[in-house]
Amino acid sequence: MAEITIKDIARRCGVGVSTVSRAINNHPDINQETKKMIMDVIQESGYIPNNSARNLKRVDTKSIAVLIKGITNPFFSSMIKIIEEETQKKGYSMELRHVESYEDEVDIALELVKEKRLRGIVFLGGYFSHSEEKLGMLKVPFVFGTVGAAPENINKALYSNVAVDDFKESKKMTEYLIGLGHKEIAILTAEPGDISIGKLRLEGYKAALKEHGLPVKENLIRKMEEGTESYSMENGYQKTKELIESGESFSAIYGTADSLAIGAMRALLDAGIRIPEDVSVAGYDGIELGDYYAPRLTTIRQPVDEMAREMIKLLFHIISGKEEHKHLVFAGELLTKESTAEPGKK
Amino acid sequence: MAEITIKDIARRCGVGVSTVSRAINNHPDINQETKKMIMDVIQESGYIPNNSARNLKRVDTKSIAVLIKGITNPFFSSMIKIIEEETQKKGYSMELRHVESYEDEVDIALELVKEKRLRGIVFLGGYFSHSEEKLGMLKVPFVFGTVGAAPENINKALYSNVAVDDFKESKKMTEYLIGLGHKEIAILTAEPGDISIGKLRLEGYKAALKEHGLPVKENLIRKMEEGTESYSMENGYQKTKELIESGESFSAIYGTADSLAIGAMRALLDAGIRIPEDVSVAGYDGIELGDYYAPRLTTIRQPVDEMAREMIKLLFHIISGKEEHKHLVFAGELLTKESTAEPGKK
DNA sequence: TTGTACGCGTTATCAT
DNA sequence: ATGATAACGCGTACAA
Repeated sequence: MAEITIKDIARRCGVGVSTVSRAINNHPDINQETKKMIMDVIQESGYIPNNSARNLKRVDTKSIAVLIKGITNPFFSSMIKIIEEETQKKGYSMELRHVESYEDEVDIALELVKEKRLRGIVFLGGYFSHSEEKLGMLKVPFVFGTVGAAPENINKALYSNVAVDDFKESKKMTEYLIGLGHKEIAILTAEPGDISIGKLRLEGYKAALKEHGLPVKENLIRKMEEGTESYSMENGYQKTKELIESGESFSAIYGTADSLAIGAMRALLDAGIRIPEDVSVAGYDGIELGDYYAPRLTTIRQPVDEMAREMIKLLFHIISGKEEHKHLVFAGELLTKESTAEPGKK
Repeated sequence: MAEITIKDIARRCGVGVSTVSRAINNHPDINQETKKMIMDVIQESGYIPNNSARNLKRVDTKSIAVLIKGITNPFFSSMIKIIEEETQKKGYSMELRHVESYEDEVDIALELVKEKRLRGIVFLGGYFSHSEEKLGMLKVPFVFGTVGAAPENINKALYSNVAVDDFKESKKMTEYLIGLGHKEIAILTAEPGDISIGKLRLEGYKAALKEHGLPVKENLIRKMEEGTESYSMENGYQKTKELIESGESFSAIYGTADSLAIGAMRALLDAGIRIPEDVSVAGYDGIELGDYYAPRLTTIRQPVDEMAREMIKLLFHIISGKEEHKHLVFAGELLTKESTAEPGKK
């Protein structure tokens, strides 16, 4: 049961441990023949270097970590792919770590930096309600992605972020619906306590209504229950059902996430309400599924590829000291599909 | 920039390092007051123990790892939740690790065991085409989940697995469609080289046809392209489109994954084909989305909760030496929804 | 109850 | 090009 170590390999090869180490790590100062011999022995013995020991000793780990919160978020995977490509181009390695919703991503980042000697961090998702103090403890550069807007209480010189302007895009979507002629637009939004993208998207909606002289009816604003996973199809379904049963009049529903909008569509169909003839439905995010649903979902697409590319570029610039932290805002794209139409066709 | 270590804490507290260590690890032999004092200093100084060093020293890590292949697979998350609960009940900790599709889960397991001194491993997903040799190098017990059937070439005493019988369930679904009166049933299945669940589900389909005296038409068997992500909506869409354009006659499509079936439905709808009036569609897996799509998807649900519970129970039994490896088979559940009906209503 | 000292497996440094 | 050896940060046996 005794684990096989570098010493065992050295002994079996009749060389010193440092030579074995050099063979493993592609060190230049080593005879190609001895290297091959050592690698052969390693192969056949099934030796695997102990990563803990390596990390303990290593000083020059050219690596970064990507922390992802919210496995459900479907557009992270394409972002990751891009980040990984760019990271490898720089000769760095990338550690991917998923963060459960109950975990604190900054705590995990702190641990990871110690453990793996990282040079930088990318945060994807998460709700950005961290104390400046904790963030300050993170001694490596970090970049936030897909965070609606930077909270005012944190020193902007401490970090970078890349995002679409959730307020503006949400307003854009609402204005599109208004432009179609809708006057009673229901919205499905995050739980009451939300201070992140949920709030911003809701504010954008309200601003659009006000600017066009439409009343903001509290009864049309449906917030998710506290403690549930906000942006789920189930929530969208449930809240839409409640809305329908309330008897409140509306000609459009705007789900502040595509998943909510899909739940809403199912609820409408269950009630025998046609989309978009009776009620229009719009989402936000631009997930793949929206294009497969029947009807195809009108939504706001975030330019995830570009965003990912900028994030990683920014991170490496900061690591190399070329640049200060930045706060980039990208424009979303309104995708008009089959789920929205002019009202009053009924 | 110098990282703060346990020695610094010891110095600042005026105690020895072992006392600090005892404080951190809830060791019994320590004065509660000194412990509190130390913890306070740790808090304020922001000290974080170096995990690499800890793993290097520790012998008695009561922990297991869960390796997940295929982030896209939506029912893993509920399995993980259950596994985590049970693991904590046993006083163990659980390490969750996602495995990219190009990574080898056994290699990663090998590394992880060395690095973290794990006591057991759960493999979720993955395609189980590993060499017995490599598997033999894994010195801790492991359990495979959701693997259709164990390959014959591997010694069954080496591992456990928990699965539904993909062959049988797939046959069940096909027979259901036949029972409705369908005689020309198209199937969307994995890439040609698949030797895992894809193959089993295809075999189940063929067996059902043969038993009922129906011909197996190669033209109705649509395999995914090599090198793409097999079970994607996009693939389902594309292959169904090709099927329609081929002019081949069929009254039902059976997607061997719900995602494929959803892609198929979109393609049918795009072609102006009604579901289920013109063509019935069935899936496999029982993902949440199937119940939100319009029409709701007929599918085979895997009893993931029970399976997860059994997997972890099994693993701990084997760890404690109470039991030998086992190979459990669970029954799937046929969920008949709105996407299937008798043919010929057109 | 507490402190000292050793060693975990590896890499970096220095000598050869 | 290679080998001996000192760290890396921590847990723990043992001494106090």
